[in-house]
Amino acid sequence: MASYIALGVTARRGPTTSYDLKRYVAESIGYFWQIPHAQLYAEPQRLEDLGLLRSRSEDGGRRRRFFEITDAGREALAAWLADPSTDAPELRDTGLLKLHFGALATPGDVRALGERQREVREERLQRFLEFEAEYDGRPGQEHQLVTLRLGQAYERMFAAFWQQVADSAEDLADGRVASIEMRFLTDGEDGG
Amino acid sequence: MASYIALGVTARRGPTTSYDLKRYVAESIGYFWQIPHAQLYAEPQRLEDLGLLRSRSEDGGRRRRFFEITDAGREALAAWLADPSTDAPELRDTGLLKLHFGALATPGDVRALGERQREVREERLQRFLEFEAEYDGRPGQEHQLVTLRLGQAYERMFAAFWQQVADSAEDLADGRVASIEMRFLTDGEDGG
DNA sequence: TCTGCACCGTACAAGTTGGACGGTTACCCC
DNA sequence: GGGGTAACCGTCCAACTTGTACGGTGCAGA
Repeated sequence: MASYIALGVTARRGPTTSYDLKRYVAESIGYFWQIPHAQLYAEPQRLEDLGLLRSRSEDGGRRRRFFEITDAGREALAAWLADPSTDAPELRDTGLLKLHFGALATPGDVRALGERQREVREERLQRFLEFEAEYDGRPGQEHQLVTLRLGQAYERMFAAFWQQVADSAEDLADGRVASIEMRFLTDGEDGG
Repeated sequence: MASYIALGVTARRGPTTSYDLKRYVAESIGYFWQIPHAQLYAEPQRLEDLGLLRSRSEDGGRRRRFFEITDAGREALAAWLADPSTDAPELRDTGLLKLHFGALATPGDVRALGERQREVREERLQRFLEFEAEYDGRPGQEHQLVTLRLGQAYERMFAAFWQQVADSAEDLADGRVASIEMRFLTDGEDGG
């Protein structure tokens, strides 16, 4: 997957170093697809060997190595984008893990967990709102913006969920699950 | 993290084999925390060395190895559950990655992506609704149920989001992002 | 001039992964 | 009761991934 990130970013930005990729990932893609930076040095090399990228290095100074996409690279990228199927989406959330085992914890633990997680989610939401404020509105960024909006809705939903958990920690411990109204449930048409 | 899963599951189920852990993870925890099965064989061993689990093996037949939690294990688990802080939650969603690069794709690609992803999310939602139907209502499972309800809301939100994406693929390509109403936004009090 | 920090890349030990394998028991159909 | 197959149970290990440590460059400010 790191390969398509390298292809996609070079396709949009032109000449790009691995370091650029690393920063780009850190402030955008990283929110829904993490990559260790070592991969962002190894992958472009591999892609160059496959003829999907080409590179040129600076002679002096920092000897930076810029990668550009080739026509073959554009084709590979387009083919990938044209395929709507994907690997199963994954989640890794230690908070949910702790909640899952909530019956082994005290209600106080669960309340504290809910409150802390709500804070975390609200901080993330705040960051995402700032990202939107920084959005420069240049054409061609609409898809990123939509993704960002999803992120905002996402964090809002989790924040509301965790608030509910904190509020109902005692009820849960007493077996009253029905009292959780699940206000955070989405707005859309009900049923699947 | 695999260690706390091993501790938590043995604490709740009593004697448990690694194979049991594997199945338990596959049908519940795995939805928000994946573990390769090899870890579920290696970790309990490590925990036994630390004195947090103890094991006994069958003499004959399948020579299954059952793990049980020790008092020290319970303490370690309780300490973990009492700590509301967690690592940053992570997401891995190839669909969002493709959407992020939507400007490099055709509107038709984006529409197909949206439709396919909506299907995927709706299948998952369906599965989660079935899980709830199978829920046996024994006391002590309230926290699992709440987690499951979050999962349902989660899938519903994504399904609605992807539907919107499919519906507005053309608009996005023409730079009209405002037309996306984001109906999927959550219901709660507005603002952070 | 010096100091610190952001920039840029590489190397590699340690850990993780998943797939292949090998055996056991239960069940079903003949 | 014989044969086949599928689920059960565990181990092994080669290939890959990961993070961290390191080493250097250029720029800006004290």
